[in-house]
Amino acid sequence: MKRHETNVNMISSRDAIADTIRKNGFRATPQRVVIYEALWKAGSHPSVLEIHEYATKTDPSISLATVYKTLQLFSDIGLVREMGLRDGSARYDPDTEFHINLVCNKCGKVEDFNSVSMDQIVSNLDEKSGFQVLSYSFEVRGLCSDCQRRV
Amino acid sequence: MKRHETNVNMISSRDAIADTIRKNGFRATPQRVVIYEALWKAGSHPSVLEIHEYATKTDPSISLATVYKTLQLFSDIGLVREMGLRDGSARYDPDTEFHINLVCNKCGKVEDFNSVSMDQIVSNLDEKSGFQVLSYSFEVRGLCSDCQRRV
DNA sequence: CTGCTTGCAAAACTTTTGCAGACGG
DNA sequence: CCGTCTGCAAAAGTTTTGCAAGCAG
Repeated sequence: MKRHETNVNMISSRDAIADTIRKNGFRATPQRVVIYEALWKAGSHPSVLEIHEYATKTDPSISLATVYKTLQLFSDIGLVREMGLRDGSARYDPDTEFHINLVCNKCGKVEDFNSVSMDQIVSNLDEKSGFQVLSYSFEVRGLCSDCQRRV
Repeated sequence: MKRHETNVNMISSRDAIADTIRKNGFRATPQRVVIYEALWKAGSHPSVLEIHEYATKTDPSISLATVYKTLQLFSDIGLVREMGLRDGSARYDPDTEFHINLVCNKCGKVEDFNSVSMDQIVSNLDEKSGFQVLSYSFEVRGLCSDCQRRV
């Protein structure tokens, strides 16, 4: 799947990325722009280390701590989705459009599965994806009512 | 919500828990039974430490390593759902029935939200839960086709 | 200029592992 | 009894933090 080239959710110009960050009330530093780009380049559902690896290809001086801080910021403003894990480390999905993640309990691999209607999804998931379903849930990220008040 | 008393998915007798573990080809040790019970007692979406804390109330000698190993096993056989995180540690949901987790990006709190129809869910989530949605996805756990073959 | 951000290095956590002994089936 | 499972302690990772210097607005 060529997510990197076709995804409507991806912000492609550096200016647009900078604008989005500023629009949320934060400074648009070159590091943040580079890390956003690295998110898409680092393959699907990359780990922090993988994102850092790609970010340093553009700017070798970017530190791992900055990547951590930036991903937290991006997650807070909904620019990226922090995902469940299997291997003790967080994974990030820059695709915040609705889609289904198929997470393998054994190897931790995450596959994307897209389908048009909700009915298709719920009924015959197994047959369509070749994935043996053990459990599933619909995860919604955002701000709980308490935290909305505390802003 | 009284999940602990009413959930249809909960295995309540010690024998039934032991049977389920054996049915999956593993040994039903007292530690495993205690850890399963602790999962439900430790509040909603407990962390490993919280589960360990409750497990040791029944058997003080249970080690943290055993809790880690057992949760991994339970997750492999679909007895529990390993969840995304916010604070650098995994959380576990023993409720494997379909339900929606509302995860707050700021405080990490996880709320359960139950609704009858899929349509209700997708359309007006915000109004019904008071939760400000930033992103969402439907996560399915299980075994990918590669890992099914490797068994 | 001001104070948000960065890089560095250390600290704090979380999770995994190796191994000898225990015990479930 | 055999081989899985446990507890312990150490090792390996991952994430967070404090601080001085840098730079966005």
